[in-house]
Formats: sequence, structure tokens, C-alpha cells
Amino acid sequence: MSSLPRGQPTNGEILRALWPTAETVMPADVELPANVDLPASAVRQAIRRKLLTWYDRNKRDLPWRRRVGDGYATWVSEIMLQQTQVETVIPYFERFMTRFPTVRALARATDDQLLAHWQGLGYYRRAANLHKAARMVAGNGGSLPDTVDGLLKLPGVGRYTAGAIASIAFDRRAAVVDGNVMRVFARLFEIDDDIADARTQKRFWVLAEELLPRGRCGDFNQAIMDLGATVCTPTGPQCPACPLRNHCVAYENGDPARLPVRKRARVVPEIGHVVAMIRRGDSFLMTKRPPGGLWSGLWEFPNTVVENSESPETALERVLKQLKIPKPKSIEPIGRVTHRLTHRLMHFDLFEISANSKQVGVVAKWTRPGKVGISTACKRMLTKLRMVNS
DNA sequence: AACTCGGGGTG
DNA sequence: CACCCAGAGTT
Repeated sequence: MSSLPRGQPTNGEILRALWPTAETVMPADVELPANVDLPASAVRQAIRRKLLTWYDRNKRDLPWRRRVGDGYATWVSEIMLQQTQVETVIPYFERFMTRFPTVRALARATDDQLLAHWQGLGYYRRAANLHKAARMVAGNGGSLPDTVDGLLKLPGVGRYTAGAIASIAFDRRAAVVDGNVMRVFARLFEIDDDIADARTQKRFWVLAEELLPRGRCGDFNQAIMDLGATVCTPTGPQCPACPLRNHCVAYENGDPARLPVRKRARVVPEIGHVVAMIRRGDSFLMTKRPPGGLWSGLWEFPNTVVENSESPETALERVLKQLKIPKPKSIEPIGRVTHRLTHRLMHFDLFEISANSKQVGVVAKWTRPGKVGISTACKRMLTKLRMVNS
């Protein structure tokens, strides 16, 4: 418990339920949870002012922030930023905007062209949805919807992204709740309920709507997210540098880093694969992943899951049979690549196969991996092959 | 409400 | 290693 000198009361002292005032607009589907505490009007005002002042002095210089009012750029950046950190996104965003400078350019692109620019970024369904949405927008005159409701109709745009685009690009009065906002609010108001719970999420949205200023909503939203990314970080928050420390209940109570609270992740299944790497010059025999699932639309080396009941050899025979290469000239084990995803641990046992090109059927295509989109796992398989061959 | 869907950064 | 990240869509 800190005894911090301060000129203003904290939320802990002032908290009381204030229900919708004339200055706020509540979404129709939000009902007030019985236990939600809203800060008093004066505290809300102080939080807005301090956050915006802090943002004016400390905001990060990000490529998409240099395109003020550009809905397309904001849209692309927000899709890329879903579950992906800013530093990872920056180079992808630059390349993407150079290659697809307008909605129409994106709408004209092929799946493979698009995925070649998305490869390595993950969550490839985002690219498919963005592509589909770009065609919707292009077919509708080429201008992006500028309201939350309009944006929500686009595939891949949910409540967060619609609020972000509407407020940042179009200066609409819309709130956002993302991982940063939840962390900042959980600490600011000392909310220790599971943040995955629907009621808790509803509570975050209520707070976000309530705290929204009349103007500069886009800056306000970005301010909370910048604060969460640079000061109110998951571990080791820099509370002395925080403009909201005098209002932060968790700081007052001494342990903001324990928040937010989330349920423990479950154990991930472990899955084995065998992979056939068949090279001819710079090209490899590759197959395209089916739409919808993991690595959707990316290219990969022919492979199969090794079932529990079978040996790797049997599984590899299955792959070669599908490729119409039942008896290759040679099969050379190269080694193993292990790839961890959020919900899966994958092993790939690699085999370099030599075969006459006449043996090759039409199941797979000769492709240069640099030309089409491949997963990071496949990229690591290539690295492994080069290591073995050098 | 629980799953799926990537990959990288962090302590 | 475990946890987290400018979440959305499906079941």
C-alpha cells in the first residue's frame, strides 16, 4: 500500500455508480452489470485530459499514423495488428502498401500475390477476409464505410477493428477494447475477474464508452493502446512514468502487475509429420494448402500426419504414393523441425527425395518457394535442408 | 463458452 | 519454458 501524495481523489475513494449521462451514448446491447463501478465525472475528465496530454508528447511514430484520414491504410494496419505486435507489423505494412496502394489494387490481386506479402505474419484468414472485403468495397465505388455499423459488415472486421477505423480514420465517436485496453482498465479500476468472461468484457466496453471524450476519440483510443504497449506493460509496468498513476486503484494497492487475470491455457496436442522435399534446381515439388484451415492458401512441401498407429516409413510411403513416386531413386533423412503454435506443437521429420521428373504426377507443382507464400515452418525446413547440404 | 487460427517477443 | 499480443469467426 503506497501513501502517495496527490491532489485528486482516486477512483478507489470516489468510485460510485453513475449511469448513463447525457454526454455518453451506450450501445444498445450493453446492459449494466450490477457490480460495475464507474468513475465520477470529474475523474473521467481528468483521465481523458492526462491521457491525451501524455499522448501528444509520447505517441509513437508509426507508418500508418503518417496517413491521417486514410481509411484504407488504417484498415490494413488494424487487420495486420490483430494479435500481432507493432514491431512485427511495420515492415509488412510498408511492403503491402507499396505493392497494393489502393483498395482497387488489392481487389485486383490474386490470392497467391496477396499471400506472398502476408507470409510469415500468421493468421492467414485475415488476408483472405481482407481480400474479400476489398472486393466488396471496390465493387461499391471504392470507398470504405466510415461508420462502425458499415465497417462491421466487412469480413474480418469485428467490434474492435470497426471502432478503431471509425475513430482513427473518420473521427467517429467509437470506443475500442483490445488487449491493451483490458490491461489498462483492469489495473486502473482493479478488475480481477477473468477477462475472457463475457460479463467482464461487457464491463470493459462499458468503461471504454464511458471514458471516451467528446472529440479526439481516435487519439484517445490510440493513447490507451500506446500506454498499454509502452508503460502499462504486461510485466514490469513503468508506473512512475504513467500519467494515470494517481487514479490507478491497482497501483494504489501496490500490485498492478498481477492484473489482468485470465484463465490458464490448456495443454496443446503434439502432432508428428513426415515431409518429402523434392528439389529440381531452384524449384521444389509443392502443394497448396486447402482453404479454411491452418496455413490456408499457402504452399508447402508434400507431407502427412504420422498417425499413432503407424511408423514414419509407412506415412512417407503414403505421401510418395500420392505424388505417383512409389519408388524414388533415393530417400535421405535430413532431420527434424519442431514448430510451436499457440494451440499445437508440430514435429516435421524431413526426407530429401530423388526422383525422375517423369515420375511426377499432377498432384503437386514445381514451384520456387520464394515466389509463393509459405509458412514459417516451411521456411525453417528450407533452412534445415541448406544446412545439411552445405 | 470454447475452439481455431501464427508467429514472435519477453522474463 | 509460459505468457502475451491494436481479435474474428465458427461451433
